[in-house]
Amino acid sequence: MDQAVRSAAKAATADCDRSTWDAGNCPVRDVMNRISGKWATLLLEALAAKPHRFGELRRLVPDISQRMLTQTLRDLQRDGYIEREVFPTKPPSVEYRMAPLGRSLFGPLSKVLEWAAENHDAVRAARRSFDDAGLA
Amino acid sequence: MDQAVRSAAKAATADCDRSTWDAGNCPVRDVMNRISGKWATLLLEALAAKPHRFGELRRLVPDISQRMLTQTLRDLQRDGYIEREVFPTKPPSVEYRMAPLGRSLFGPLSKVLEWAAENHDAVRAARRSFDDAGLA
DNA sequence: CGATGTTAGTCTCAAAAATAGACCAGCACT
DNA sequence: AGTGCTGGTCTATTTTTGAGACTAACATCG
Repeated sequence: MDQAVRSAAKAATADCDRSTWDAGNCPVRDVMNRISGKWATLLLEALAAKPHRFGELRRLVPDISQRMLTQTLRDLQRDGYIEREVFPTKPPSVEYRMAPLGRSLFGPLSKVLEWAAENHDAVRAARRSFDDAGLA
Repeated sequence: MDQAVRSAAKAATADCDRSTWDAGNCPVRDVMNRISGKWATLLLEALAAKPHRFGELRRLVPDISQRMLTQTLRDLQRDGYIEREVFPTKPPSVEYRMAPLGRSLFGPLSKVLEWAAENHDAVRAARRSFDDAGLA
């Protein structure tokens, strides 16, 4: 287990040498900086289940502002994770759906999401014990 | 409690239950909001390879500010992902290392990092074609 | 007919967060 | 005595996020 993690770590960092870590040059940063926003994973999770319209997404994630929803969707579309289609209905509606690249990303990403759900209690316990230990 | 975690875990893979999508209540958000910062994954990646001292981490990630390095490390420590040990040497040095919880998280997380490295070109291509298509 | 609601946004301005850079204390070397 | 190293903290400035008003065409309700 430790072995697997170690080799994975090595693989992930293989073409990202520390001494030459350049912000514009590092794939990990370039990709992570987009999906690591506050809202991106939430929207990918919603769209992984099924396509949704703008208003549906807004209702699904109640505390996102329209501004951030628009912007995050556009960023995800720009990087090829999702697709946007406009239907010329009476009040024009827009549907967002997962693109192949997004679905491919969501494979590994969903594993992290599962980990989060499974280990939430452990994290909260660690947090509590850290806070109780005085150095809050 | 156990029930909450189980239903949340189910939600992570399938459709996330709306009623659990309250900011304070959703495990996915609670965990993701911490590891999805701009620096957290970078530091976890560095510490997954081997323990590092404060100054080493700063040199490893040249464009992080001291303030954000301090704060991100403290957040990571608070949530139980990393451990901090002070050595009372002449100029006191501090070593940061992966905690068991962090190593456990890094298993799935490293898969995403690998994905990022492998698909960086596809993302950049999508980005370029989006920008060229006018609506930059 | 006119008031209101729905669609997917954009625009503006205030609040929150990230950053740069100065500063601190203790010790070692010159 | 001056310089540099350690791991930070404090403050001021810039960047990001958020709350809320506004658009514009059509649909529904009274």
